[in-house]
Amino acid sequence: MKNPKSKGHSLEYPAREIEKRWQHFWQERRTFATNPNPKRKFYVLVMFIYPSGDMHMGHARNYTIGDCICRFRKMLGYDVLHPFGWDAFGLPAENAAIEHNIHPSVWTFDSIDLCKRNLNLLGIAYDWDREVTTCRPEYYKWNQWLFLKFWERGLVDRREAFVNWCPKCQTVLANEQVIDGRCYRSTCSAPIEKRKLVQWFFRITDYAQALLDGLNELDGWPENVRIMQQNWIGRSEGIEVDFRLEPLDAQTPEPPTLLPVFTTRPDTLYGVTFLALAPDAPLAETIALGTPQEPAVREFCARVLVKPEIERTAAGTEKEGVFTGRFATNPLTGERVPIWIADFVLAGYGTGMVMGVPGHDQRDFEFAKKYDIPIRVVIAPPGQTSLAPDQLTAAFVDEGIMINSGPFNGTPSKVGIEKVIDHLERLGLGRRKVNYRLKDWLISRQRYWGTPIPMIHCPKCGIVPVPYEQLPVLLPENVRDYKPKGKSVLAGVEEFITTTCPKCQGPARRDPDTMDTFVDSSWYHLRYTDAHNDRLPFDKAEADKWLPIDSYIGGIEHACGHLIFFRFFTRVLHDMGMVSVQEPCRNLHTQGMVSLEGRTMSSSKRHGVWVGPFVEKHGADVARLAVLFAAPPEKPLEWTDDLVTGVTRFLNRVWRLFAEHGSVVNFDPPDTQKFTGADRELYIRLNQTIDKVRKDCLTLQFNTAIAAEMEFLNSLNGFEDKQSRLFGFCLGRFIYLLAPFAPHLAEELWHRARPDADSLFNERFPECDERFLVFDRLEIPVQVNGRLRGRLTVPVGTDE
RNA sequence: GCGAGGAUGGCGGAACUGGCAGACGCGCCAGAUUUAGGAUCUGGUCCCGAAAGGGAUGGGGGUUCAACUCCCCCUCCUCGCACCA
Repeated sequence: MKNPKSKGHSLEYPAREIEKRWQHFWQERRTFATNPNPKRKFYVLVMFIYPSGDMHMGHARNYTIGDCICRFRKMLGYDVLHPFGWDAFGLPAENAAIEHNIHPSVWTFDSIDLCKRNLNLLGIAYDWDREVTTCRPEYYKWNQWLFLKFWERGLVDRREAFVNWCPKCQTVLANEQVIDGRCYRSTCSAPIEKRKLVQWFFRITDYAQALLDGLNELDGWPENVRIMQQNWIGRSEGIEVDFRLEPLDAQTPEPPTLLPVFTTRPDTLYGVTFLALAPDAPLAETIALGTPQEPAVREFCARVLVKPEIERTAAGTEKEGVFTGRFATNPLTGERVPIWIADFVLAGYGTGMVMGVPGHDQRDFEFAKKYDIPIRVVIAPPGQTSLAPDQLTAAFVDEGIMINSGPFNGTPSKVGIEKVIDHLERLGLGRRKVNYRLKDWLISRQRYWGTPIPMIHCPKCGIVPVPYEQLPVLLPENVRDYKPKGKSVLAGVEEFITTTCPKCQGPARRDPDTMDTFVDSSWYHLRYTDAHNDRLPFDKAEADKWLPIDSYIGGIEHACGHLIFFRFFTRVLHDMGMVSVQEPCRNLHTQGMVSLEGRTMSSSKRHGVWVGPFVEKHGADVARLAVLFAAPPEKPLEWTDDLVTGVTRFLNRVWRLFAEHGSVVNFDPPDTQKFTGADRELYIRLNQTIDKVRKDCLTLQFNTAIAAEMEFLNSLNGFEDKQSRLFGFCLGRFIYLLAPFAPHLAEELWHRARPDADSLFNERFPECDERFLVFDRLEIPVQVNGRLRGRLTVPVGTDE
């Protein structure tokens, strides 16, 4: 034993010394280099990191889980791809840079260095040859390339729309980045405002149905993530019914204007007593022109639209509206109904206008009560023939029988829905419609630190894409003032903005916006398969070797953001013929947050237990075991020092056991013929442990795998004949069992037993000896009437 | 409101297709060793009971020889969506 620090009787395991040695060894031998021609591939991916500060135990947990899978699979004989990279563009890095008053790139690369040191301290086995860094032109060039391809396929839109505006970050945000009406960035959280701006969008809604259908294939994903995505996409079926706008002035007839209205309840069409328009719908600006209500409507819209979105749209807020002075005709009944503007109507869903059925919709009911709009009952509860409108305290929203509905009277409402749709379609008064809640993905940002959008605005030719051969459009580095001012930062950088039109060669201007950072992360899983390609984002053959991802680990907070976006990208790339899979990832594992004193660890908030100091003090294997042993990976985890105590003792006990008995370690299967009773028992326990660890590692239940190893260690310590061949064999096997979790210690023990051997991770994980997996006698409890009456010891295999 | 998941010792958590509830670890108690320890080792540790025995997996019912596990009702907690017509 080399210099065991002995304080009193204890041997303290010299973690840092051992860890450095084997980290160098793996690096020199390229132990974890990817096999470029995998026979049995396994792609394990952890979500890459925003390098915006130090790395805490939450990160350590994520990357340790991935590393554990990588090492285990490698020992099962798989060719593993386990890459890592840096999600280096985006608001967080930029804001942090502004705060520290240095260039975002300096700050970002400093952070990358720091994070990389931490990952190496932990001994995470990445293939650094495939590292990607999204803020490098070699990477973001392909963002631009893909943007242009999307443009060619009609998947890019530029349009004016009410968009989410973060007043603090001074930029627009995607819907997925607005959480509870606030900016998604934890250090910002400013209330989001609506602004009407011209922006770039990816038409992800074109893929709404495909993304929904694809969820059915993802049986390796947690159910809750699939349901969250399903709700986010939010498919609903119904009909668009054309109401007719009544001319303002009967004397001067105008061409009839149709007001399409989406509903899932056409069975209640006879109960419509008003129409309601969203205050931010385009029609709201013109509908009241020339009516006596015009000033009131203008005042109402102005007042409502300045309110923050959360306030205006939160369920439960009192509904408000204003009559427009106009009327429309119900196409089914010919009835005349007033048109209102109402704050509860969403401009962005359906047609921005809804039919009001106070009798059978709770929102409409509340609105009608407030403004004295008539309530009409057209669905009777099952078994009843009527319902008095003035008796109602709430809308009747359940299924029932249609009444007061002309020819449809007596029809069950469920049947009525189909009948009314058919009827309206036949008469050309409406058409079946499927609506989605998913919105197009707003990808333009008015910030500096991102991929420039490769588009040029020419006064003559309009919008012209940058030709492929001119890519990348480089992000200018000599920017002095990249602080946000409410318009695009790059708009103020003349030498960047000024260019010539690729079509007419006349003077033109570049688009000043940059891309959402989630564009970068939507295809990085493909770039890893061919990280140095300078002709294409990746080669199809290379991508097909590795995709789909076999095991993807990351936080659940990405359920309705990144995890939809990267599915979308993969599908588009599939449709472009660039990759064979339609779904990027077979198995998803969401990792629980790590908290400290009740608050989630966070780099930006400087709250956490930091990897660097922790590893220096306790060692990497302790850090790894602590996060793996504390709880199953998907569960949230509260960090405490007690967590560290247990696993430290475990490793020390392992260390001492080998220090005393390392000389008997061997790898030759024992002669089972010569077993004593105690031998047999120990050998069975070994095989049970191997079996348990194998199974648990396949299902990522690392906490119970480690518990099983602790149990086995207890058995070893309690075994009498520590000089025996069998005991030595168990020690040998124990080294293998330890390998995925405490790789440094395992490698050290391996080389002490086999000084000239190659890495332990080129060895095969042990298989259990099926003949010795169960004890041959089994104690069976016998219960009669719930009382334990006796125990029966029977040989295994005895039937009932 | 809708949707999903959960509730097991002082704590984190185990328990296969129903089969000895509380593995493993922390903490705690006792003992050993040590000049000493916050090191290490041994034993103990769900509750009531001296014991025999009995009671315990949020609460109440049910199915079963047998229920943390399956069925029904209730309470509470966490997460997601939140006026989507």
